[in-house]
Amino acid sequence: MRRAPTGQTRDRVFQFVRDRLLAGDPPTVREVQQRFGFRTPQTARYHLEKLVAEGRLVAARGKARGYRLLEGLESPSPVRWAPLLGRVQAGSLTTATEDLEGYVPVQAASPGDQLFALRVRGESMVGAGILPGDVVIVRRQPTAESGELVVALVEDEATVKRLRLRGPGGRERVELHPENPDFTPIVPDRGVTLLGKVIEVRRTVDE
Amino acid sequence: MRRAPTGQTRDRVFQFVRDRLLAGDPPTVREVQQRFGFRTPQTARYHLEKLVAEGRLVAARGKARGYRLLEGLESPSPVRWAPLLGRVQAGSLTTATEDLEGYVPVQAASPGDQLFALRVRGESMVGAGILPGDVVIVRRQPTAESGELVVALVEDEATVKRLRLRGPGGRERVELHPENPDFTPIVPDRGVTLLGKVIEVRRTVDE
DNA sequence: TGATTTATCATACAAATGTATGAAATACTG
DNA sequence: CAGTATTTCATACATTTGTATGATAAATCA
Repeated sequence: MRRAPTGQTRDRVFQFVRDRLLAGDPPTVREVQQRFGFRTPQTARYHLEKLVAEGRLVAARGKARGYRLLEGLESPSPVRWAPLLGRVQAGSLTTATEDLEGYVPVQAASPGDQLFALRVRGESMVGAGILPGDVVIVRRQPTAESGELVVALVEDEATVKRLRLRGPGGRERVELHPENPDFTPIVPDRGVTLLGKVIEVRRTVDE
Repeated sequence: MRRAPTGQTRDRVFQFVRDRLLAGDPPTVREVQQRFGFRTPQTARYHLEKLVAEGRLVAARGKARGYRLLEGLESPSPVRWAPLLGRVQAGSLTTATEDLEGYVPVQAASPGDQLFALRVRGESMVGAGILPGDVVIVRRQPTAESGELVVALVEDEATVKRLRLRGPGGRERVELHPENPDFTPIVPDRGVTLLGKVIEVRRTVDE
């Protein structure tokens, strides 16, 4: 009956469970047992219940693979996955014919938010620190405030611009401003189809 | 014994399972059953097995909560979590006295990579599209190529700069270049402590 | 050192969960 | 419309998995 120094095994159990949970693969009591070479599931359970008592884990009683991280410091807020679209055209977001490049992990979005990600093309927003090839995370919403970064449908194609509402109360005219002196603002005739608001910008630095 | 039109329920089952898996909470057969109001677990299982046969899911036979997305487009590559450090000073990365702001989800990193994230201060890199307050994801490595974006310890504090190796074979001199005409390159006397290479830049757009 | 806490073990049992069989009802197809 | 494939049902059963009880050995502490 060999014993590890007090409290030492507990930390390792926690790290194992945390890593499994972050990987989306909650472990069973017996998987913890096997990982640490315990002869009985009860020993694994002993540590798991201690971790619950310490407030480092929460347990769904009686459920298989029921241990979870509690929200807060140790555990990251739940991750959402936004579909990354290579290009967005009219109808793309409603029909299933999306040009899907993959999924992007997004943090700290409200549960109800509908998200997608879009790869930026062109240099019209370099002044705002948005370069060609960057990925913008977008929250779908039909309206936005003047001055916000938005994604709108122009000429049946989605573009990133800064929204400007002109006239008294912003009712008179809608303008989409690039942030690059080489480009000119877009002033659509009719109303613009606003797809959403940019909430994050990402750039992968090439190898 | 009401029946939905052919194939329609299957898609909804898939979406339900996918969402649960993306949230890190794999469902049981009976949870699928209850979600769709089936009278027997077998009906849920019927759809799940069909999805496996179609190659949209994979199943770990006999295991509780054993259905998974298969790797590739539909399922995101496993997420890694990098600690976000508000500031990095000498010793920060080795000791436990990190100024931890939280964790950020990172995708598609090699399993062995050691990652951290750093909040950028100052305007020295605006020319590279890196603004104050941006977060850079850094892969720890002791060396880098000339021209790469790196994080280095200068004056006991971490900064983001572009690395330039001067002289024949880059052996003669190390320079850290800002990308902003208002700043001047840093030419350290002794060798520089390189913390790692910037692999991603992120910016949260304020509400 | 003796008492106490902590960690581990052996052995079960109960509940959750996956799986199988066969049939019936509905949608689809030619 | 008749035949076929698909979907749903009822009823089990087997396995996995969580949980309980009591005992024992090692570490810790007064």
